[in-house]
Amino acid sequence: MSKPSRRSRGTVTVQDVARVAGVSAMTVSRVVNGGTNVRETTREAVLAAIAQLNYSPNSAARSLAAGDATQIGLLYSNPSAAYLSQFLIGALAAARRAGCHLVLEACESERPDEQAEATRSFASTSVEGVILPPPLSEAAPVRAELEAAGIPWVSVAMGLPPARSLNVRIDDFEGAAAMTRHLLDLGHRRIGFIRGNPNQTSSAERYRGFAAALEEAGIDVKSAPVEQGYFTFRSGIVAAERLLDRADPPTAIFASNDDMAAAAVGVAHRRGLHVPQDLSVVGFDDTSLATTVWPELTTVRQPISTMAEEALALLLARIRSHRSSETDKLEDQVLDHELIVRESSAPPKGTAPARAGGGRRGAGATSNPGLR
Amino acid sequence: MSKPSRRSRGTVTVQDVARVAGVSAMTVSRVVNGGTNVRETTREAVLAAIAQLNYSPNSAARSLAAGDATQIGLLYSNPSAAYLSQFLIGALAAARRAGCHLVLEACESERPDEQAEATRSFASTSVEGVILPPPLSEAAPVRAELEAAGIPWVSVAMGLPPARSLNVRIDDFEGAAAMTRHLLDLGHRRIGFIRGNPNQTSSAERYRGFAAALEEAGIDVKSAPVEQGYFTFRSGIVAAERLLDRADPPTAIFASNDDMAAAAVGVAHRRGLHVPQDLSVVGFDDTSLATTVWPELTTVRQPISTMAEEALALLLARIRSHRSSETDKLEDQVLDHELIVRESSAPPKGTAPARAGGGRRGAGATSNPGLR
DNA sequence: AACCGATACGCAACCGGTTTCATGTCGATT
DNA sequence: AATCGACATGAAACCGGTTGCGTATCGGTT
Repeated sequence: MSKPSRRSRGTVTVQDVARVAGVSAMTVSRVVNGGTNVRETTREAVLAAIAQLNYSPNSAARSLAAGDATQIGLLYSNPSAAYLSQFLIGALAAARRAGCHLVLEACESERPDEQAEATRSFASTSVEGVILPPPLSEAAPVRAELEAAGIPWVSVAMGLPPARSLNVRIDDFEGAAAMTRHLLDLGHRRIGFIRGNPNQTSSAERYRGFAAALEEAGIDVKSAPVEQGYFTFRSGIVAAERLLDRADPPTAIFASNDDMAAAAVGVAHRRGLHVPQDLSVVGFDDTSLATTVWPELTTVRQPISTMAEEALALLLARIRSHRSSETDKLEDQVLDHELIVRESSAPPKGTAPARAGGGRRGAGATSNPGLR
Repeated sequence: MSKPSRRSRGTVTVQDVARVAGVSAMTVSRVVNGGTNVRETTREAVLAAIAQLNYSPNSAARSLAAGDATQIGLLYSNPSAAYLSQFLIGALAAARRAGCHLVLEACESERPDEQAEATRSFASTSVEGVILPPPLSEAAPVRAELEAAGIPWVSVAMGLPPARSLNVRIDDFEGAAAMTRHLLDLGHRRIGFIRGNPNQTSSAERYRGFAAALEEAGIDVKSAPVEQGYFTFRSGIVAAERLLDRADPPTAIFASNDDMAAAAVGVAHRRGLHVPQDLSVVGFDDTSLATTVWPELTTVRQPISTMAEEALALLLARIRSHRSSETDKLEDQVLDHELIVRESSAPPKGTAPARAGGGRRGAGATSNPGLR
């Protein structure tokens, strides 16, 4: 109490807790962490002391001592802003729990050399692993650069991940199939489809799911109106225009993501079509855009935040196991998706003029699929 | 080289650099930081060693030793997703530079007790300061709770901050005035205005700016069509409908943010009005939504990322000065805004059938305002 | 030439936990 | 009853950088 010099910065330390609990700092540490090999009575004493002193461990000291101080890189491009914020929130929460720093790096460009450049900047920052949300998860230059630098990475939301890689995703095929069945159940037979950007495998998977469900219902896939989109709102406008310009326009449009679905709604409105009475429009991802527009979009939910958390956990496990030279099991984690039915989908117009329950018998066999 | 035990985790340390440079660790530290009192030749030697070894300081050790390990809280509500992601990116970058952790906490509710609860959870997490992006920057329960806990905070994007508080914002009044002048310059005389949520002072400031510019041009503010909005897309739809339902509808709509402007564009389209030929629509904030919709929105740019960085810096300065019990100067930082003219604004229909330059002489005096 | 303050730089302790390893205890085995 | 291993716990070194303070060096005075 005489000359606290620079110690006693006001924070309570393990030492304080140890003193109060009548044990050593070591034991406190054991209780706070795993908690193995500590007698129950001792544990309680320590816990009581912790509560009494309102102790919370200093994360800097912890990472320093444990050698955990990991920097995780997050290379982001410009996916829909809604997607990114969701993703960041999840990643940040997980990073804090794991006690590691998140290092962001933007990579808006699509030019291979610039992508490589952005990636290289990570190698020099002593980043120990990188998270790749879409669409960068499939950017070849990025992956090549990471491979060369020997930095592990985890890709998020790929449609069809290559073997021997870390992945977190949903089942795009099943998600798209479930959505298609939903539209079929409502009675739709001419369903227009807007594909996603071909530079992402999820686009192909979603289309495959759509096609499979159609086939399942005995509809010739070749007859289905399909237009190419690129996941952007703008591309959705063009695709939707083309779809509705057809001689025999669809009664429902299934866009490969919410941005394009929102665009389709806009196009429909501009043409005087009411959604969902005159045209059903459904999306994919359930970003905040889906509930922003009017009417709210029926869509397939992707647990974006959770996926980010999962991705970080996977990557961290990989890094730690690599350190202790364990055999790292390469994982491909598939999370549950969910069909979210909102206001933008309804039975097609001709089906049943009756107010309620119209069109229910459209496709009896495949009722309520994909919902758990 | 015999028994590295747990040392030599592969990272290069100050010691390594010191050895190579032929100095002590102390000197290396001095060079890396401020760099005071180091001879030029020595500094170069150290720098060379750093480059050669590709040394990068361990941030955990640094914060531990310097006692800087600061946890900064970020309490977010659901502003437009586009806003949040921009904000997070800026905050994260600044946090990393400053070597402090960002602790996120969601607070979606508008109920005072739940807001207070969310805030309290920070007090127990030993968060040393809190960043409050809108709309929480003005939430009374949050501020009261923070005040009670003695935790400093900085509010972002308030319209009219109270005295004695930390703030980062733009000049909403001037921004709105500049935008209004832009519309006046184009020749518009009946400009509809959609107000923002009254629970944020920026709403009032933006309206004031609008009114001032109108008055400046000799237009009676009372005659201007004004509708109440709440910053949400949904509220923008309602307000725009009302505006266009008027007997004497406006030739331009100035919405208090981009979300509502996007909604207004949608409404216009649904009514068969072309933007900007039949109706100009402009927004505020320049979130990514502004460039997502078609046509792209003329808007007032708010440097969101920079504001987040600035907010963190301000807060950190406050905390550090508080520690060393300096007199903390309370700051209210006003950043530059910028008028961004895109495709959604044009001269009103009747103005000039001529192809180019139509309506330019509408309001000669106030040409090109707000642009620097 | 002796003196002096300023400037350059190093030594050792320290930040707050964690790992390593040694020690003490106790019930179960032979 | 002596032995042994699993369990519980503590002492000391350590993680990598920084602060406090002491020493050496240098240029300029008188």
